[in-house]
Amino acid sequence: MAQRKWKAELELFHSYLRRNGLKKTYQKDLILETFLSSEGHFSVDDIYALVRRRDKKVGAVTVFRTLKSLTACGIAREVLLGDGVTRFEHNYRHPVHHHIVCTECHRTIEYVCPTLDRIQEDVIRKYNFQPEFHRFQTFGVCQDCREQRTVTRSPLQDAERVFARDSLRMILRLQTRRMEFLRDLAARNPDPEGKAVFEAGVRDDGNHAAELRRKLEEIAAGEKHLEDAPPFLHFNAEELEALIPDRPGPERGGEVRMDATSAGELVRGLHRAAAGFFGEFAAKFSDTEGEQILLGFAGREAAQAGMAEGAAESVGAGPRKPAA
Amino acid sequence: MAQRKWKAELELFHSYLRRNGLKKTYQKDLILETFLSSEGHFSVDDIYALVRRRDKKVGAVTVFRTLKSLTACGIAREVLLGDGVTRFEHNYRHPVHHHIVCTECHRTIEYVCPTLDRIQEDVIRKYNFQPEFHRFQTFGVCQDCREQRTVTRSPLQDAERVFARDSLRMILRLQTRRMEFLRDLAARNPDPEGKAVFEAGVRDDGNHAAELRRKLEEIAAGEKHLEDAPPFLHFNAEELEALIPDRPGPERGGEVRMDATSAGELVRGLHRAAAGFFGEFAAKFSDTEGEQILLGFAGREAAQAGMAEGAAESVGAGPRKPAA
DNA sequence: ATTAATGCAAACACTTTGCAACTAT
DNA sequence: ATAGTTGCAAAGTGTTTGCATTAAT
Repeated sequence: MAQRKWKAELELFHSYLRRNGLKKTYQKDLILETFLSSEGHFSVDDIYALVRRRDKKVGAVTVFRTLKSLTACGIAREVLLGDGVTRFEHNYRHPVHHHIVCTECHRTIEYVCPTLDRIQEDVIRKYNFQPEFHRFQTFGVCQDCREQRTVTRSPLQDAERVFARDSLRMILRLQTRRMEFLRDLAARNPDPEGKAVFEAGVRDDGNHAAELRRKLEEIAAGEKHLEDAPPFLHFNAEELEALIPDRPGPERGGEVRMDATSAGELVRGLHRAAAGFFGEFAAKFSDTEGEQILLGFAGREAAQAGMAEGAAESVGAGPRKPAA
Repeated sequence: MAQRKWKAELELFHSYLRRNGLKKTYQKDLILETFLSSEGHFSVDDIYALVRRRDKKVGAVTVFRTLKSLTACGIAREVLLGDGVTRFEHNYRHPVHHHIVCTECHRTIEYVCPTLDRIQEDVIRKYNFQPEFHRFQTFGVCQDCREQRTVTRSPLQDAERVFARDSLRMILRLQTRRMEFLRDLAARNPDPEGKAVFEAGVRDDGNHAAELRRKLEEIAAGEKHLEDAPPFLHFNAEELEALIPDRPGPERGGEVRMDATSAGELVRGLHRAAAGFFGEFAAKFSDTEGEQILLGFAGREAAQAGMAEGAAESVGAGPRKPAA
């Protein structure tokens, strides 16, 4: 039943085994499947216990060794929370994240924050240090424990889905802001052709926003209460805001005459900025559903900016060739 | 010979023992002194080896137990770098910091970055989580190892002194910028009394800057090559820049007429901003030499802004009472 | 028929505790 | 005299290895 769902992971594991002259065994596959079907942070013993529920004959050492292999081939990742136990979490198509750990109930929250990472990278660079991996962990007491609530919340949402949700929300936020901006420009533009360009922009963003909302519902359909899941992706609202320029024109609220050409140029500029930002932003989350969403949006924006295919990532250097 | 230097720590330890009905022994003091005289991250075995050089009869378990006590009373802090060994570092008058660890030579760089911490705190707050401590560690390869250099650099500078140095440098940077700003205003002010106010501000900052430079030399005198030591404190240059307003007046470079009253108000505003910023900034580094320096500056700025004593910390809420 | 995998037990590397002799208060 | 301390040995952790047996290629 599971083979369908984790086809990619199984293939990755098997190809790793083949590449290293190792043998594909029933135990290894069983352990891989057990690992994949458990969301969260699990010790060797945790997985061992789960595996034993399916087959009593499998040994703990095999679980240990298989988890090491899974780590080596990129399916798993080791998590050290400082309690002397090595735990494993999903790594394949799962963005690198930070941890918040409750010292009372041991519930663990995962999050990503590109702004945080960027500042950290800036510091690292000052020491001419080549970073390989990092460990950002915050320990404390969660709200439930502080309020003596014994709520055993659902173990952990599927981070991948929550990430997809947050990516979509982030894009929607930009589009909403941009629509406001364009709507305002359209209203203030006495030039009918220029006005039409802005209105087209509003319509276009509106259509796409509707599409994204559909996608959001689609994702939420798979997991109940996804809407209520705490955020996983933390983006900097100001950076997003910076993609929308300040209102042009001498006075806010007054008329701003723009002909079709300059209006078109302005709209393309907006798309170009978004394409650059989202392209770069997505790069941090390679091989995840969230990256697909962010990159997809960046590509769409690049196209609307009249940029060449694949130019989203190289916005800093300008488009490589004129649009086809 | 050592008793003089670590008087405060010894006292703290002894009062901790007294408070908890524990006994002061020769071994405990020996271990404490050994710990204090070694700068860096040390395992129980490391300290044990050092203690044995002074007295062969002390046992490893006593070292282990004493280090636990030192941690409990705030003299030491446990550091877990994920290699299964618990190490100890100085905690007393030593700011909480992050680690950068070279996976090749195991050299460890320490740094503080209030901007990084603030963003992290912002994220934590979104989860209604009460943080207690955190672990920010970056692993990778240092420049020396990448370039195959086998330079065994000096084990570790005294972070406390480097922190003091960086605090002074940060203040000097603000003062230098502010002097430029005031000098420019003075030059552009046709009003003689207003000009005099700005010039007084320049002189004052110049005098204080000279004083800080003397202090910097004084600190550097204790430790050779302190000037070359890598930074410990990373501050956000933009935040510092924001303490100096944009040039007033209709056009840059043109004349800006300000009488003594408004010039004085402007200068006081600069001091007020600096007092607020440095007061808040210092709060993160309680009980360190760096905090003293930063707080001292904040207090001085508050006085010059005509603020009440102790108002530096409560700038957001405005001065509590008029200047005496 | 190779060659690696398995799973048991046993070794490891630390950390932590039990306990009889000792020592500070 | 009365705790707490010391330092030995010994017990716990969780992780990792050795090895005869078993299974995949």
